[in-house]
Amino acid sequence: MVRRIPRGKVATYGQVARLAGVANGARQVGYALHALREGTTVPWFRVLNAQGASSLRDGHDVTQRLLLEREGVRFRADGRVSLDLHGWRPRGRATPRAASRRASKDCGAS
DNA sequence: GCGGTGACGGTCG
DNA sequence: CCGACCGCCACCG
Repeated sequence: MVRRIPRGKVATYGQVARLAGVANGARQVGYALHALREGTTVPWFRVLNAQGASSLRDGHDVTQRLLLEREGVRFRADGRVSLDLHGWRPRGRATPRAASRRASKDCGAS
């Protein structure tokens, strides 16, 4: 599921769990991502908690922020991401503006 | 097998 | 809008 998150978008642990068919599996998603090896191709950094913040510690949250900013995700002054703005919507439910923005980014920007 | 723990989250105050 | 409180469930000692 995490691999399906488009560049420039973020999903929450709970969202990934539900999309994977697990109703209350947010913590398990975190556990699974925690078990990833260093050279993984899974875009783990696109997963944030429900508050739009990184759940990592010991400075690893900075790495996550860097990777996200690298693909255009903007962090607010409080260090959190607006899910309204960057949250991934598999069903494409969004404002016209968000839709056009997504179209341009998903289409190969980098 | 048991209890503590966590890259979480919905509810309440 | 925050913090505190549970509920959740796979791991681990």
